[in-house]
Amino acid sequence: MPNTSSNITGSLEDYLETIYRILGRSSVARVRDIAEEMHVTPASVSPAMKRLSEKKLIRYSKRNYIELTEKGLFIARRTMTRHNLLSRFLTEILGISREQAESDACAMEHYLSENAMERLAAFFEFLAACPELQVLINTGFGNCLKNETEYLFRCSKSICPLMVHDDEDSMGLELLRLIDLEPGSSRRIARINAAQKIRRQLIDSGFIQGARVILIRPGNTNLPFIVRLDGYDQELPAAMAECVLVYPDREGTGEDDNEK
Amino acid sequence: MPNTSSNITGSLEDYLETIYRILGRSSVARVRDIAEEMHVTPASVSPAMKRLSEKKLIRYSKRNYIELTEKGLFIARRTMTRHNLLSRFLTEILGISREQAESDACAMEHYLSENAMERLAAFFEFLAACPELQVLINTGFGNCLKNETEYLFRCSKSICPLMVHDDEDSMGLELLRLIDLEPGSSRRIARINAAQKIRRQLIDSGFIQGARVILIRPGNTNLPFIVRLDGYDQELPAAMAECVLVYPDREGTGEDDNEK
DNA sequence: TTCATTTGTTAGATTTGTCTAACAGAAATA
DNA sequence: TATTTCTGTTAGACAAATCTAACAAATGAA
Repeated sequence: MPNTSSNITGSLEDYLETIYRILGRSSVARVRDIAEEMHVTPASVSPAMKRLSEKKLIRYSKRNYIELTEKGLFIARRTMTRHNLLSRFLTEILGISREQAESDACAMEHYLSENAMERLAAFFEFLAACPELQVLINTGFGNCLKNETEYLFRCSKSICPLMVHDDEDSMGLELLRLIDLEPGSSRRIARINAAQKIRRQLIDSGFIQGARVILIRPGNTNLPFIVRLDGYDQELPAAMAECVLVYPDREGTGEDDNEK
Repeated sequence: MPNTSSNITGSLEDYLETIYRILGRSSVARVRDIAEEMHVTPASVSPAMKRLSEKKLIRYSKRNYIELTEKGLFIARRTMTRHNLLSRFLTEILGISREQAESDACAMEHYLSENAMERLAAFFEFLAACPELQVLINTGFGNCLKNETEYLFRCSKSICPLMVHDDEDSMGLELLRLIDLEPGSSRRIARINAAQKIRRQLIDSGFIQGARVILIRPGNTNLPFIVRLDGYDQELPAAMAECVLVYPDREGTGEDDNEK
């Protein structure tokens, strides 16, 4: 399990981060506090402190208060920053709930590389400095996420990906339905036009924007469609298959290698 | 360590994903292939196959070919999709290298919640449908990332966060330098205006857009500044402190709780 | 001072996941 | 057929993390 650097495990990084957080609000960090904050027993904290101590990341003599060393402080801060960046991305850009974002960020924070971290930080700076981008993301994409029936914003060809659209127009003029293709045709997915349940099933199965699909065998209400994706043939009931919208051009717009 | 669902470990998810990938390109998956692809020894694969088998995620009789069950196939596909979404975000939006993105995505893929996954997918659909957003991200933000000296795009107040700007104008009119504040002032960070090395140090230390900082003690070339962030007082050499740009308004633009 | 409570440590078990080394079965080759 | 090579399994070791239960130290109260 690759960690971002300085070969320390995710768990130990969590301990450091927790100590940092505690020391940021109260003057001392005790085993008890750490155990509580991390939802583990004190019996788990003791050996962790020993491991951290061996690695010179904390100063700790038995039954005494816990202090971060320079190195420990650095790692703790960096981890915390990664956490904040991820959490903000999940809430502010993707619009997921605070709790969910915290939980996701907690688990992912140990694996974001220095490069990715720096660029994510740059993204927020850019976003903060660019009102146009803010409008597109908050008002445009954001309104989609809120699932508001009426949504105000619409840039030239943009339509809300989280809502089902029945009108021709909202198919973005040039989009086709996967099920209307000739058998054997290979196209790239533009969008999933389905309510949440079906949408999730399709996405879980790999039907995301940009992925290449081939219609292997058409179907109907009784006979499932067969669609190839990532080299795999999948059966799709008509109700699902008809929600997949693809680009009309035979060749995708990129140079991907999804084909098999 | 929270996993996204169906209590299976990240490691086992990786095995499933690998099996899926192998079966997508060749007709059989053998212990050897899996070991090679995952950079582990065959001796590690055997017990993993046993565990997967017990959980009914693969069909496997000793010394025989390996097949995914329905349930295993589902998890494998979902993991693969999460991987692809994360990898695309890292490369296409943040512009980090393919290899780095693969490695980051590999580690994070096990922890992206269903919600986040769906919304990330929606984000790509929205992006694909909205030319304005594409321009802002690819040409605007993207050009910054390429570190091109001349960069073409500039939306009203936006300036490249990854380049150092000396002119007054590029400070975005209303931005102040942290070091020019009165001692005791509390502001939010707008941007780090520094070349990569210092920029990274500051970001690692938590100086990201939106974070609240308090200038505790001013400094000079010989005396480091002291800045409070997350309840911690940090010493910052003048060379670093002067790169931190903050918003001028005393109250931040949000309702955060970074204060202490 | 003595005793109860809080706090922290240790011992021992368990799970997961990895490795090396030895071995076993199958396939390929001589 | 006999032997070598490839492939897969098992045994045994180890490390990281967690737990429960038992114990030890410190603190506070009576």
